[in-house]
Amino acid sequence: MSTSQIRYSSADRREQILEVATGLFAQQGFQGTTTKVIAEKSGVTEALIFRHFASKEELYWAVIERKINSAAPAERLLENLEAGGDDLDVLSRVAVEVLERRAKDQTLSRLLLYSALEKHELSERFFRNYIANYFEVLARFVRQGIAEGRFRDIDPLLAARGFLGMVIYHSWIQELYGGKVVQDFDLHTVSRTLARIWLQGVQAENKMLNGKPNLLPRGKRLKYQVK
Amino acid sequence: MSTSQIRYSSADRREQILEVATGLFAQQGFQGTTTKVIAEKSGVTEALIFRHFASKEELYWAVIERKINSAAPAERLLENLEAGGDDLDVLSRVAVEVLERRAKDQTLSRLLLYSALEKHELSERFFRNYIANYFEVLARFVRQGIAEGRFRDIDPLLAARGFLGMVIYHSWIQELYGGKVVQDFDLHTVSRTLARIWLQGVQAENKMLNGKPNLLPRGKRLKYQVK
DNA sequence: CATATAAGTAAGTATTTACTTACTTGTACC
DNA sequence: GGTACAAGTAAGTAAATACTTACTTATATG
Repeated sequence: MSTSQIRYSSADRREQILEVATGLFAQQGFQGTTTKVIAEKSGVTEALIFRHFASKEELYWAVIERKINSAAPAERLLENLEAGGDDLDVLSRVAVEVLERRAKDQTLSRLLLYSALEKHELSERFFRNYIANYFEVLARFVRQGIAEGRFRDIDPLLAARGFLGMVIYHSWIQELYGGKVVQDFDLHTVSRTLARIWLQGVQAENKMLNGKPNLLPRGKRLKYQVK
Repeated sequence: MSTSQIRYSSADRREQILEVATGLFAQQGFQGTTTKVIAEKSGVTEALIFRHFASKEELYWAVIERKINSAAPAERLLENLEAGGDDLDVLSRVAVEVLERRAKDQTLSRLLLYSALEKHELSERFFRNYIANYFEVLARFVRQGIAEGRFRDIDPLLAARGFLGMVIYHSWIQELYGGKVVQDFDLHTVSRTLARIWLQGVQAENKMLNGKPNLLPRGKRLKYQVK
């Protein structure tokens, strides 16, 4: 009995290989992933993989490229930042989004970490196109808060990195050691708590005299700029 | 001419191999490091390496074990936390110490990251013996602050993770992308800024009414305990 | 100074690795 | 329904990999 093989179009097969390779590279890194395993999991021979990608390295590039493009860009954070509500709500939403995104799909952050550790050249682009934008977007938010007098005079980039640091580090700990070695926290509790710490930490002193800080409406941008 | 070879004692050679292997594993990970390169950099043949360590995996274990033991334990942080001074100084010192330690020797954090990414079994012990203690020590500090009424009612572990998150994430960014893609900050500026954000962020509201928060003396422990 | 012992090596082996070559087979189109 | 072309494969190859075996040489000690 001759079972007739179904054939993928070139584009579909390429996509499928990329999908499989993405999972493997994310899990085991570049060095830890063999073309043989990629082929097996894709249900094809290695030869076909090298028909689609000139080398393992090129496949790796393609995986990362695709992941960057498919990842929600920093602009979605911006939407949260500009959607309004009080600062605490806004920042909590940002934290929730970052944590949720990472919980849903670990591959992006794992790819990023691996590439940063093992492949400098690749990871720099990765960083520039991905993380750096997050810093920028949040730093803009801080800069505006300072201009509006809600936040104290503080280095915006450093403050932004501080907030994302709390959130991202938390998600890494959860991702790398979660479940067993480490106490699990509710996602919304974490977001609220971290957002509150950071927000109260950057607020101008006069904003903190009342019990409920920062229920003042936002969005009225001042015309002057803080250095 | 017969150049007589100098011989190491077994213990010395073992130590030297471990030192070389530590650097390589930290730089390239387990999969990315070959026993051949370890041997070459150690100035011996591969055979000798397998005389000292039954397998590459066992060598890796030994490297990690050694690194854990040589690393300054969390107790040194504790010293800072108990040394006195106002909270801002204390926390800045903690941040400085973490950042300095990491800047001086990247191998520990890289080994830790790699092992977390590629080797679950190993990394859990690594985590438990190393990072978890830091969380604990700092959480204790927070718990005490709450008990003394200096800090608001907040989850101590989460708050602790938040602070270390800011600091450690910053040092990772610096380590992984530092110099080129990312803006460099002065170590003391970073420490002060992050410490101030976090401290102000966890302080009880009545502590923040005056311009210079938290110059109150510490150390008078209250007898009651917060849940 | 002889020799036991431990440090060290040369030259392997079997397996795995990324990648290739020469071939086969499904399918769209005239 | 034949054929051109693209999808796909079987069976390699050379180099690298972790690890071994059988041997050599330095050195402390009686």
